[in-house]
Amino acid sequence: MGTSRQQKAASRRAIVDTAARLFRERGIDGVSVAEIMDGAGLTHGGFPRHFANKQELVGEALAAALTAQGGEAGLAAFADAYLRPEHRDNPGAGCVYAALGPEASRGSAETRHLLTQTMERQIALFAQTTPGETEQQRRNAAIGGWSTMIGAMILARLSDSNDLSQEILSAARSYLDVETTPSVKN
Amino acid sequence: MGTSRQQKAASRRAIVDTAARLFRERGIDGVSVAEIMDGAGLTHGGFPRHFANKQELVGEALAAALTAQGGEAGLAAFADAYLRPEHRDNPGAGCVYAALGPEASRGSAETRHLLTQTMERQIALFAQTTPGETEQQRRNAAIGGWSTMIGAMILARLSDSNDLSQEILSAARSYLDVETTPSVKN
DNA sequence: TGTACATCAGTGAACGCGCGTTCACTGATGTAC
DNA sequence: TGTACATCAGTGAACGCGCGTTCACTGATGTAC
Repeated sequence: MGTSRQQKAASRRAIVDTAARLFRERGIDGVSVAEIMDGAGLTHGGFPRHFANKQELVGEALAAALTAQGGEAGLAAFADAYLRPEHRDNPGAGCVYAALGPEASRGSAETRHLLTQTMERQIALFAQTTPGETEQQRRNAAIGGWSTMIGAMILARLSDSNDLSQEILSAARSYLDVETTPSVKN
Repeated sequence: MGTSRQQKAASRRAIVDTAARLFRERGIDGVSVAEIMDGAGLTHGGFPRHFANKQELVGEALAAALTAQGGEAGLAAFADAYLRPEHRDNPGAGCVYAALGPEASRGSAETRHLLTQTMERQIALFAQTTPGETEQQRRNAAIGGWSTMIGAMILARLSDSNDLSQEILSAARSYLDVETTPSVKN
C-alpha cells in the first residue's frame, strides 16, 4: 500500500469518529474493532498502526465525543437542544452519558476518570447559569437538571411506544421549565 | 444425577435470581451463561433444561428484577430509598433502568416491551402521589422526578470521586425535595 | 406394598463462531547522499 | 535534481480464547402395574 503521513492522520480521525459514533449507537462491547475499521474504510489488520488495543481507542473515542458536545450553553439552552426526538433517535451523535453511562461505570479506571472530569466541568458550567443564592444551591440545580435530562433520554429511548417516548421528552421539558419551540411540540 | 421436580424449581429460581443480580452488576453482555450457572451452584451444561437460550433467561431475569422492586410507594418515599449510597454501591439488587437502561434499549423487542410496560405502570403509580391540578401535570411531575433519580444514580455510579458521587446523590435529594434522614447525610 | 421401567435434571466434553490481536508481506512515501 | 534505500500504513491470513449452544451419558425420581 504505502500512504502518506497526512493520510495516516486522516485514517486515525476516521477511526476515532467512527468508533465514537458506533460505541454510542451499539455500546462498546457491541461493536468490534473490525466493524470500526470497516466503517472508517480500512481493513482490521491496520488497527495496531494506530492504537495499542481496543481499550486505547475507547478512551480516544469517548474523549472526542465529549469534546464535540462540550457546550458552553446554559442549562436551559442545553436542555432545549437535548430533550428532542432528533437527539433520541440519533444516539451516535448524542450524549455520552445517556448512551454509555452504566456500561462506562463498569469500564476501566481511565474511562471512568475521563467521564468524571468532564462531568465536573459540565456541572460547574451549568452552575453558572442556574438560580440559587449559594454556590451549592446553584450546583444542586445544575446536577438535578442535568440528571433529569439524562434519565429522561434513557427512558425515552427505552420506550417502544412512540406516545410514551414523546410524553417523556415533553414531561422533562415541562419539569425543567424549558421553552418548547413549535418544532418540538410535534 | 437425578433430581426431584422440587429441586428443579429451586434450581430455576437460583438461576433467575443469580442472573438478575449479575446482569445488573456487570451488564447483560458482561455475564456468561456459565458464570450464571456457576453462581447458581450448577454446571453450564444443565442450562437448556431450564431455558431455550440466553435471551429467554434475560427476559425472565429482568421480569424478576422488576417485580422485586415494584414499590407501591409514592415518589418521595421511593426517592428517599433510591438516592442512597447503599443503592449506588449495590446495583445487583437495585434499579433495572439505571443499571441496564441503555443496553436494554439496544436489546430485543421483547425486553424493550417488558421495560416499557413496567415503566408505564411505575409512572401511573407515581402520578397518584405527585402534585398537579391535571392528570398530565401529575404525570409530568412523576416522569420528571423519576428521570432525575435515574440520571443521578448513573452519574453517581460513574464518578470515581467519592465527594462528587455523594454530592450528586445529595443534590438530587435536594432537587426532589426529599427529606434527608441522618443516615444519608454521611 | 413391591418391582420394573421410563423420565429427565444435571454433568462434562465438545461444537462452531466471532472476538481482539498478531504477523509476513506490499508498495508508495520520505530520507540520505 | 536524481538515485538508492529505509520506513511504515495498510492488507489479508492466521492465532488463541471465551462465548452460546449441543449432546452422550449418569443415576435418582416418578410412574405403571
